[in-house]
Amino acid sequence: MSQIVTDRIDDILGKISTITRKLNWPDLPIDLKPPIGDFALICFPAAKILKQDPSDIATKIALQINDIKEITSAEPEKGYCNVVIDWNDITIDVINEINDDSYAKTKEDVEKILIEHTSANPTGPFHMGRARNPIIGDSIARLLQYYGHNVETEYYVNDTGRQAATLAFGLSNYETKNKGKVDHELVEAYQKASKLLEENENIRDEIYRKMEEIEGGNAEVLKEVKESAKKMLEGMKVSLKRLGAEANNYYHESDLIANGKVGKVIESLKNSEICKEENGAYYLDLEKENIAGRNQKFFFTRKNGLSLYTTRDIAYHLHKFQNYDKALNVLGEDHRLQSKLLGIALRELDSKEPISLFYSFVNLPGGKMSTRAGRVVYLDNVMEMIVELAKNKLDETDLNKETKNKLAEDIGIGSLRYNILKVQAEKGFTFNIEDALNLQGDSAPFAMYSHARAAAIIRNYSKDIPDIILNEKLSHSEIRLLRTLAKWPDTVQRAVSNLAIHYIPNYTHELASNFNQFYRDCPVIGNNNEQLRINLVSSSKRILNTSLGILGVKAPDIM
RNA sequence: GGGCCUGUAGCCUAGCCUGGAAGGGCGUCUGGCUUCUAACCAGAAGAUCCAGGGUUCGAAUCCCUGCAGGCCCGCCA
Repeated sequence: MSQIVTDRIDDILGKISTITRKLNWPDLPIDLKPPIGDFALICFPAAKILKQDPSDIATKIALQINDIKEITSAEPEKGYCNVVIDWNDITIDVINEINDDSYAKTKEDVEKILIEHTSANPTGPFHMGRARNPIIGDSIARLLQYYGHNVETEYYVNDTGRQAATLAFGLSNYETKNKGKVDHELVEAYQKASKLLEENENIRDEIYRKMEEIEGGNAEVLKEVKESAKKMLEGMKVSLKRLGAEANNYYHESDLIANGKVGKVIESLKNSEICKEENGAYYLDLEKENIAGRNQKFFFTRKNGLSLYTTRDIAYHLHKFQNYDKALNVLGEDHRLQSKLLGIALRELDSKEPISLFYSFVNLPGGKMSTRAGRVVYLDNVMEMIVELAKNKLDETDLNKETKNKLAEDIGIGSLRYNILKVQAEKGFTFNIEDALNLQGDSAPFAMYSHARAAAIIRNYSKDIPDIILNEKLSHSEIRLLRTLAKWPDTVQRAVSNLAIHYIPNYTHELASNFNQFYRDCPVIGNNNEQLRINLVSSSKRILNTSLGILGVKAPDIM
């Protein structure tokens, strides 16, 4: 909530408290999110203590507080008393607060945060199932950055292990047909190698030998797998760039082996009091950690002494904490257990632990997405479709072709991101293409359109935004809009502390919706209250632009 | 079998942490462009908040027991 509004409500509550005390009543709890007004006094507990009807209490308290001058109205309703504060005398201060650069920003110390997101295996083009990761990760990064932290994003490139060996083998042995986009082309070689890995013993041996050489630290093979991954990644990065979700850094897993960090981790873990050995393989005994069943033995080497994926992950996180205060990982729900074990191992090494944000997988209407069953939707195809659709809608306008293409891109990609971000991450998500292609209602274009309308008013006004003068009392629509604008810091704060990005699109839709109602009810230019209204337009545009920015959605001035 | 996540109108979803009057959107029906952009706005219909029990003046929200769906349980990554 805006500080000015919060302070004002506190003042009023203080006065109400004085009144209830004089009546010898208990304090009335409040509801800050009432269906009507700014807050509601809840009369049920008092009713019980005073042995009176709650609606009588509500009526009495309404009468008592109605002449508090900071209140516009206090209306009893059932066992509630709905209070509307007087916005007229705080409006100027509230708008000035909103326009200040520090609005909604953190008041605490700035932290250096590394957000790892996406980190998909570089074995082929992104699926829709994985698309939730870069979009959420990127928007969380934008959110924390906006809030005031020092944020960088990183993609952990999985270029060791079986899949990396398979990819490298495929790329050096099979020709592929040029498909324009390199990841769509190279995936053929990977798929072919993958298939032969299962069917052909000689090839399987060869790939497994490569895998051992990787883990054993063979410089030449490490270079080969890294290069193969990079080639595939080149195509994948194009998709991320189009999505607006490219990471700042790419960290290759193979480097952790090459630079000896993995070896050091193994040595340190062996010194742990809970380290045990079985047939030459080492593990941490997690008996005391309340971990069920087989996972009590958390292996970090194989019996040949070589590292496992988890070992390398530990080394990676130790490396992260050398440079950052906090590490945040955006992970699929399949990594939950893994992530817990990683935390335990890091604690064992006296290191900080990363914070994890998990999302559930994206399903298709008929069931889950599966490469094997051929039930796969590529991110690239979805982006193409949705942009094409936006383009068709723009055909009715008289914009020039270049503007139209740019707009269609912004609308299409924005819609895709918005659609994914508006759902709580833990919730399973069925990707319905029809739904994603519906560009109405609670969607990116809805908010973009409100923003463009605000821009149009400011364009037509064609003067600098003036100081606010309140010539007339505020109307209902103006108060509603102001009330929503005042809620922005609270929204940001909650989104940050819960790492819940979906609060942002929820808010954006509410703001856009309130702006549209204001647009209908309140002509700006030439109105008696023009100075106030143009300021409301300008502040709304500003916050819409900011919230869309966090979502990674562009906010054009014309559409 | 064990662990974690999810269950809210025909469909999608917010609210759950911190108990207080069930919000949106899609779809359906009705009305609104000579007025700063109708990708908009207004109105209508549509909800045993998975089920049962408990705590409470009050439960979608907290606790317990079930049920259904997802994910995980390798010296793979």
